[in-house]
Amino acid sequence: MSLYTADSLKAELHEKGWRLTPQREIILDIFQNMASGKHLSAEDLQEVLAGEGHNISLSTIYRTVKLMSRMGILRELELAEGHKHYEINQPAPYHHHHLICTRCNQMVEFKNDSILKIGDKTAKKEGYHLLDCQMTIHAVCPTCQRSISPV
Amino acid sequence: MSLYTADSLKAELHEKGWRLTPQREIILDIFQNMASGKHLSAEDLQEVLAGEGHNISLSTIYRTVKLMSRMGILRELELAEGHKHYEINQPAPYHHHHLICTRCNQMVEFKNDSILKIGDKTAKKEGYHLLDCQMTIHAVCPTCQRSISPV
DNA sequence: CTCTTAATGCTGATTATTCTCAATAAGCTA
DNA sequence: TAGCTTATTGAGAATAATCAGCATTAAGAG
Repeated sequence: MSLYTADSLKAELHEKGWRLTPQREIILDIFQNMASGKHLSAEDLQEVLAGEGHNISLSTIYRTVKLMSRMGILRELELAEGHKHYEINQPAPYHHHHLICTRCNQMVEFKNDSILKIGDKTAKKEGYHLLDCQMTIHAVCPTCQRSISPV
Repeated sequence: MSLYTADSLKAELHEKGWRLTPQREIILDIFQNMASGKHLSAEDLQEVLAGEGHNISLSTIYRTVKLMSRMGILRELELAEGHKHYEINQPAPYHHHHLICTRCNQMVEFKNDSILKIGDKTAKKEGYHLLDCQMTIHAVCPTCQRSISPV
């Protein structure tokens, strides 16, 4: 869980015999320059890329985003129904979590220092190499509590 | 996040004009009598049901499991790739979380009292009605760390 | 017992994600 | 710098989980 540059990404890829491609570099760049609190689905990402003049295939996007999640560079979020969202995985002072309304999918970010500590401690205790830890709260937002809810 | 009986489920359903069906009661029963640490996908659940002589359609299973998650009775887990798993949502002393290997999907359960407290506090602060809170740690297990990993 | 309407169970969509494979291009080596 | 190996890309087809539509059934209120 550290900040990546094209160079450190390259180094880590090369360690395993993989390559740094323009596509990977561009995608990393998008996530690094994205406002905190934003997160993109694969399709969102393709649109953003297109908007900056980069046409990268959906296949490559899915592959890259998965690769980077498994490297600990990105976080894979299960916010709304049906598809995953991705955001950069930032260390301590920026590290945050999500409170989500199960009815309208409205989302609130929150921070709590002890969560990352618990994650570190638990992973270490079991001998796991930590990539990311997420606390997700499922709840009903004030607005939806008031509505005559279809659950 | 409390323990449900057929009666309390019935009461809560009736509150909203819904019904307690045999299917719903049977499914609740399965989850309540399942060993801690187990969790089922929709298809797993159908198999278990079939094994006990109950033929419930996949449609109903998907609908029920979603309904109960939104009521806070079940927890929807994103453990392995591709499909969701469900388990009963238990209160404090049984409430637990998951540490998952992103390579082999091996999973370790862990408990930590402060997590539920953080969840309660955060939800309350934002005026949300808490249904469930999950901490999920993504990491690489000792075995996979040793293997010549394809990520 | 009757009546209203929520719930079930089929079957047929959807839709996110993965797979296949030929073409391309990183980056090592000489 | 050119050549070579093989990881990566892109396009489209394939897969699989989940959902939607609809006729049928059956909760539960009166």
